[in-house]
Amino acid sequence: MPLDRIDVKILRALQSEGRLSNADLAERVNVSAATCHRRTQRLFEEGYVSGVRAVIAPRSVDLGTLVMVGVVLDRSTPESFAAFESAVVAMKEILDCNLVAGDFDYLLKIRVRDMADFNTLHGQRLITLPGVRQTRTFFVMKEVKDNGPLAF
Amino acid sequence: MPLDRIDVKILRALQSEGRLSNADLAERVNVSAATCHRRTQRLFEEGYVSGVRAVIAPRSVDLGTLVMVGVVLDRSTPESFAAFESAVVAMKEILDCNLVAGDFDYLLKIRVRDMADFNTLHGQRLITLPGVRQTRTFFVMKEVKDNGPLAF
DNA sequence: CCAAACATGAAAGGATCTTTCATCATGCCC
DNA sequence: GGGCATGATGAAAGATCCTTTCATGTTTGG
Repeated sequence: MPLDRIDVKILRALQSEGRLSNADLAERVNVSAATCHRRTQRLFEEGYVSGVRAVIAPRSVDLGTLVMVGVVLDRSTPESFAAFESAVVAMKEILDCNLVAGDFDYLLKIRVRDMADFNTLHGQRLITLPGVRQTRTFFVMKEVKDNGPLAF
Repeated sequence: MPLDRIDVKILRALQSEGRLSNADLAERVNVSAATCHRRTQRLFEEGYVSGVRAVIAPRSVDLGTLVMVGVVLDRSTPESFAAFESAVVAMKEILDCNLVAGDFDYLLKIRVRDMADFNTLHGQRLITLPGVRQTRTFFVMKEVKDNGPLAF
């Protein structure tokens, strides 16, 4: 059930190159293709790997502007949080949404085409989300690191 | 040079299932395997897809605690920012780092095992980063959405 | 010490990849 | 319009890869 040294090597390899062929992966990890295949299959089935995703260059699909938004809700009731969260899940522009402890209730990470797009989004759909009292916007001027790999 | 309907379908498919075989992908997109292969290769070579990554369940590798941190620097000089940024890039626990406009200079997204781990990290390595004047920590209590797919 | 349970690598048939090639569509210049 | 160049397409085929089977080796627990 726990991860041994080979499992960890497979996970690390697939985290950086998710489309590695089983043959290449086996060679990198120094096991036979059959063993590598079984190991990898297990890692997927048991949920160590929740998926494999192509990373698409945001600018190439007209989503070059990144914005972080802190949100404070009106009331701190379970219903209020639930309503806000399900509305957030339905908004495709919101990439991350986390309930946090601190000055905000939620922190959002949003991708849009440009500032004009964000302005529309903010005015027409963000501040009208259920229970939103106030928002604070942080425009991202430079992406130093975006979605870095897990180090384990 | 621009993306046509088929390219977009390929990108969307690979974003949700990065390990799709070329044969399956071709079927989904309704082109021959040869064409699909060439299209996909082009999308990688021309940078529309910057990589493919396995998404590893954070808890399974003992990184179940997510923390957001706002950082304010001492001075706002280019040297100060550069020094901070290169130190950040070297820290594997920091998944995201963005230079923002607003109450903070930077917003960080950090993954660690638990709060005790974060406390050590914060006290010994975060506040000692070059030029850091103050930090504000937001512990994540619930991950509503994490690294959602780009919608295009 | 033995037996059961499990993990491993070689092997092989079946599926897939990747290139080649002939064909067809498109745009462009005369 | 005619002719030509450019580029995209699908079929085909050899090379590669996947995935299962099986015999062997290794660990576990009694």
